[in-house]
Amino acid sequence: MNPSPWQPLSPEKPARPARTPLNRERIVDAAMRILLDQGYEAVSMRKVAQSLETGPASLYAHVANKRELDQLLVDRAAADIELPVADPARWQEQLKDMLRSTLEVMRANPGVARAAIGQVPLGERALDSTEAMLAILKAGRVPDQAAAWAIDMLHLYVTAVAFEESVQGASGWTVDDVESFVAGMRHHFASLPADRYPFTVALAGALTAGALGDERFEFGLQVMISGLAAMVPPEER
Amino acid sequence: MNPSPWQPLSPEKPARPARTPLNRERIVDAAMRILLDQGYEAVSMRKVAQSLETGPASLYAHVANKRELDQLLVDRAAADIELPVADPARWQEQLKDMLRSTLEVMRANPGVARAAIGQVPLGERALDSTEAMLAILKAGRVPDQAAAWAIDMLHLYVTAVAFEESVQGASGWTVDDVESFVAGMRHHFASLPADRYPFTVALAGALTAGALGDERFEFGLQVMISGLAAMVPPEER
DNA sequence: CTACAATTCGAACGGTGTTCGTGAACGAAC
DNA sequence: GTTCGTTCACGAACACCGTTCGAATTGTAG
Repeated sequence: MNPSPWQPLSPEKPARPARTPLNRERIVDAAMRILLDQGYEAVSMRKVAQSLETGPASLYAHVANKRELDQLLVDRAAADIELPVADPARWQEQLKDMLRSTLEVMRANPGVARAAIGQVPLGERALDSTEAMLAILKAGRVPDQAAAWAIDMLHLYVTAVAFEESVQGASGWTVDDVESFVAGMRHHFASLPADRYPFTVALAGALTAGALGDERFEFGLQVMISGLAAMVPPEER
Repeated sequence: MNPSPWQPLSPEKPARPARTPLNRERIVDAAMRILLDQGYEAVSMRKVAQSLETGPASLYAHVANKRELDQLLVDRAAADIELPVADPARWQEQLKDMLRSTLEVMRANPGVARAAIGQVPLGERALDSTEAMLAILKAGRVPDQAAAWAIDMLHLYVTAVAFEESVQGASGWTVDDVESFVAGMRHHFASLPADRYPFTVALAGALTAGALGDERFEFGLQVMISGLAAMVPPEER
């Protein structure tokens, strides 16, 4: 019945029961390692447990469910976002910098975007980021309600961009892979029937431009922040 | 061995082998019905097959995989988006209308957002929508590259908003449920340590406002489109 | 040393997407 | 009219998934 009956010699290490106690941190560590190595799809309760040399049931004493683990991963990554000290004279550039940093973090931890999308980030680190953004927006005299909704909008945008990137180049795409994918898409647009899709055909090049670098993202930042700046009461700027 | 051995009488209908031929359309129909009735989570190859009185393997002759089925669902829904005829004088309002219509469609088909997020929509119907948006943007004299990237940005935003809504009220949330959820979140923000999170605490109300109606979405539209309008060369407006 | 609460974790439940190989159905060729 | 070849339906299985239950094991307070 007993699967590991007895080990009469060398009693120092009876196989495995050295029992390094499990805790949230070790679990998130292990999950993060899998996320970085193998992408988000690979982060399952089973794989995390396995990499800690235990069974999936053991995790549930420390983490409510997979969703909570996802949130913990997001918050761990959010710790790396650079938080400037609000400066009224540079608020627009500071906001852009924060969002660039957020995208960088999500790119560096591929899969975090997939865990973050569609969830209001409520972890400690994520709240630090929200607080810093609010400070910058208020330094720029953006009205309260506009600032609050702007946070939501900007967060949604960055996450969606990162998510899109992480879906397309699921894992291990080279620059050449991306280029040939984009070339294929451009060709697809360009060879549509021009009578039904005149603009799409004419703009096939523009529609597929900037898939690699940051131009597209920068464009979004520029549009949103200039739109936001237009909401600052005129007498305050 | 044979589970349905023989039916000696009434040879007209031997149980089921009447063999209404399977095809893409019938599969998408069935999937759409499940999506509307039971939400996106319920759309599995097995359930779709079951509702067609067959096994999951049968679907793979007509649909490459679940991802492709998701795309087909998205395109089916995209057919309902209202497409205006571009009018230079009203381009901003027309663009907003299209995006409102898109959000409406995604709300009416809860779960479509989950299938659409992170995928460039390439179906026939989705392309009609892209073409119409391009027409409106060009009617508004938005430069080519800006128009192309704007499409991407706006699509990302609408989908992300719809996705967020579909995740939070997973299914069957009443207005009261949403309100108490929002109240809880507002309380959470408001009771954070005010020395570390001064802005978050002060703006707790604003941060949680507009979760129910369209104000938040309208805000995003307003910001993005006014930011976009700023990119029209001054001499052309 | 005992009792109790917390933690660990094997086993199982009920799902998932996808593949394989059998076999039936059907149009074309002889 | 019979055979052939191709297409398509589909039962069974594979390898997973998140989560729960209950028994065993531990650390700690009394």
